[in-house]
Amino acid sequence: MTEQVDKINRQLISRGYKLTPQREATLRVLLENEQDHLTAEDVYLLVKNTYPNIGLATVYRSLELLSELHIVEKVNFGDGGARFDLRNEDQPHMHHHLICTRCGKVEEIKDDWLLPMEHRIMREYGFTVTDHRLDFHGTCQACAVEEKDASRKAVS
Amino acid sequence: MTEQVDKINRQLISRGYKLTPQREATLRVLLENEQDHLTAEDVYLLVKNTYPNIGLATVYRSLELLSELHIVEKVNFGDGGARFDLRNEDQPHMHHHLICTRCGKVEEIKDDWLLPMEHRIMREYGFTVTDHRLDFHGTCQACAVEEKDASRKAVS
DNA sequence: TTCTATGCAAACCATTTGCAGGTCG
DNA sequence: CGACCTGCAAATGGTTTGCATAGAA
Repeated sequence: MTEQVDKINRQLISRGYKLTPQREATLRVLLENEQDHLTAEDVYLLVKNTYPNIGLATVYRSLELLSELHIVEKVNFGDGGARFDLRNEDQPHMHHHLICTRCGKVEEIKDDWLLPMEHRIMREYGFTVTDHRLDFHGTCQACAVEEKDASRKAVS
Repeated sequence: MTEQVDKINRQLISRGYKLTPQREATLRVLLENEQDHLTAEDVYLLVKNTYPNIGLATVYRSLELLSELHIVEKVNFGDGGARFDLRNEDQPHMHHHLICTRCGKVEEIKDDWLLPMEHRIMREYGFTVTDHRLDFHGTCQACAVEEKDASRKAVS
């Protein structure tokens, strides 16, 4: 993980920014919670564990900086606050999400299924795609089971 | 267009709601601007032309009601305010968007290319998809031309 | 010193809510 | 009357900004 921090540090420097302790703490929280989709508030509370004096505004500023450098991706599931996903550099595009509308859990799909579609968009619309986002809404497996249980109970 | 209003009126009634003048005015604005992706504020200002006394809160409440009935779709492009798209009933799923990051224009794609993907998600993840959203970010044809012009000028 | 970054509090802005009146059946 | 609906104003909640200070080059 520290290699990743080093690497990002170099990215920051090459763009004229510094990896301050606050920025590093924020970054480490993101690295340690790569699977989750944290809100700014979540990140703030977690960073406070290792850096209690940090201000919420600084977390926002750090997250925005990391977004600019395409190190994290700011995503919006429509439920109030924005969330921040670490970007995986060996994946040129954002990963996709399965969002359960019942329990709110967000699962990730790592495959990138959309390249053929992007070529088609270029051909048919003359639109050069640089990025995309794809979210599916529905019911996750666990919730499907629970719903079946609930309806069975309702009948009996 | 009035047939559409009638139809939606019936949908409202069947769910126990009324098509009040305010709701109708809001709905008509959406029908008249089907191609645009209006924010709540946009809708508010347009409705005010035909119904000057309407309050912003009422517009929000009407839009929320229409969202619940799946007559309009609330979408969030990540630029501050939510936008509202009329849903096309012969399309079971949301249409897709091409969002130009240079001029901000939003184009629509009417095709639904994702059904095979949804079947695969069911098989591989046990996730029941009820809806999806797919947005592509990039440069539209017009902007691509302008950028080429700009770079040519820079060279000469 | 000079420029950047930080913490705090205040400001902002889209959206929601409380409430007192209004409408319709 | 009773249930729903509206307009207004106030509250809310996530995010941004102003500003004085602190730190690094």
